[in-house]
Amino acid sequence: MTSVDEPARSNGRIRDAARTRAEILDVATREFARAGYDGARVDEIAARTRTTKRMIYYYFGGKEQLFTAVLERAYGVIREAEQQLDVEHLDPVAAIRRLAEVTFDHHERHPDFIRLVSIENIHGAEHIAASEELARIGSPALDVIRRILAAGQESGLFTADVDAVDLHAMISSFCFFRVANRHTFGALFGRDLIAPEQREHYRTMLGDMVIAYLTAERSAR
Amino acid sequence: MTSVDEPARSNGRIRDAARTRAEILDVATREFARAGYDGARVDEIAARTRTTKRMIYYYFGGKEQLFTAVLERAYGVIREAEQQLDVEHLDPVAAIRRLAEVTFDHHERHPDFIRLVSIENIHGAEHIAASEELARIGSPALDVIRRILAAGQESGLFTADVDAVDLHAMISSFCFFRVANRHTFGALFGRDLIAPEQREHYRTMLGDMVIAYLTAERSAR
DNA sequence: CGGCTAATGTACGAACCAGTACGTTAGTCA
DNA sequence: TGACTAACGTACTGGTTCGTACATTAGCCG
Repeated sequence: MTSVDEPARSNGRIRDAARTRAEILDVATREFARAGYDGARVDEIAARTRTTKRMIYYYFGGKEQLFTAVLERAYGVIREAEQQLDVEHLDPVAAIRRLAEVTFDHHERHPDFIRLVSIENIHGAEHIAASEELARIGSPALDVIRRILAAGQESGLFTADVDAVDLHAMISSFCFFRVANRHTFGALFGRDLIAPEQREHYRTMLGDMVIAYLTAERSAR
Repeated sequence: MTSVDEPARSNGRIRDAARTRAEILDVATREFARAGYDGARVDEIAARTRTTKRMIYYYFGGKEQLFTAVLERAYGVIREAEQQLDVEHLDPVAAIRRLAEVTFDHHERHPDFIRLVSIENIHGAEHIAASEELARIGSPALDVIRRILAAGQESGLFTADVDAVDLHAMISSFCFFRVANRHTFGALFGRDLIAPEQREHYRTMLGDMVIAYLTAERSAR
């Protein structure tokens, strides 16, 4: 019980600033996503780390800053994914559909990120505002959308009056809602929006919706 | 300081169970929506009421049950609004557009409700699950959608393979996202989705999107 | 009109929780 | 190799926060 557990290390202590920091961020991401900002416990995060609470304050300064750091990393991940977007060799219709699918997949694969964004919205995006990094950078996907839209509009495939930010909002809405509101929607309507057997259905539905919107002749109201 | 403030009442105390209960619910709704479940303070709710914390526990039992009661009332409001939906005299296209607009308006007018739903999702919809009332009742809007869809599909106006729950999800996604993610979206993309001058734009966009989806011939993927 | 109960108020406790004071050690570099 | 600092651990505190024990009163009903 005293020193029988750890294999080789002198006293269980290893120094690795980068690893410790990263581990705290990992655990904090899960804990904040699990319980919300106020529901998350600094002690709980510390307990799930191989280090102590002291280190959280040593590296991040406090709970608020820790949450901001968690957000920064989470947004960093999605930005990276968007940078690897390679759809501009496709025709505009296929490109938009592919973009929608990639967004769909990313939301599905990162429910913790969705929860963090929900939480941040509850708090009025104050942590994003407090972060130079997050306030600075935009979304690589936006540029891609902008170019595809321009191509599609020029060729007459798409209706003219659509804006990249709006289209991004439209696509994100559906993807976000499906993950974020999974629980209440399931409880109230008896349908699990994340059920694997429905996945392809909703993925297609999103693509159909976006393409229909972009290619429809705006008829009479 | 001792008894100089209140005008007529014997000792400032008036007994009105219904009013007290309702007042607690009102204040609690705002406080929960403001700060989230764990961020909300029972003492703060009590302080903003004309009664004391003791009454919260007297009427509701605890913080959890209070939140559940808040949710029940919030969902009750939207259910009522949906019951007054009168669109079935319109042709299917106009009816769906009208339905989308009503949903849009309701979301915009009740940001607190949206926040409560976000919060409830963070907590896995456990309060809805714990509420017989909420688990029982569905959505009046769903029946309306079902009937409009059937009419539209029968007349050949709408493509056949659309389900009422899915369409409801589609419409809600957009309306919900716009309100719920207003802050992060604004911070990251510099566009306020709730800005009054954009309101008509997004309202039309939603209608166009839904109608385009319902009336498009599903072309090749 | 007296008593009974629903409704209300006060004061307090115990647990919890973010943050810190202070002490220790590992690794590096002169 | 010794000393210096970055990295780490322990133990504690002060304030907060949910919840409750206990006391009180308003209003109704018989």
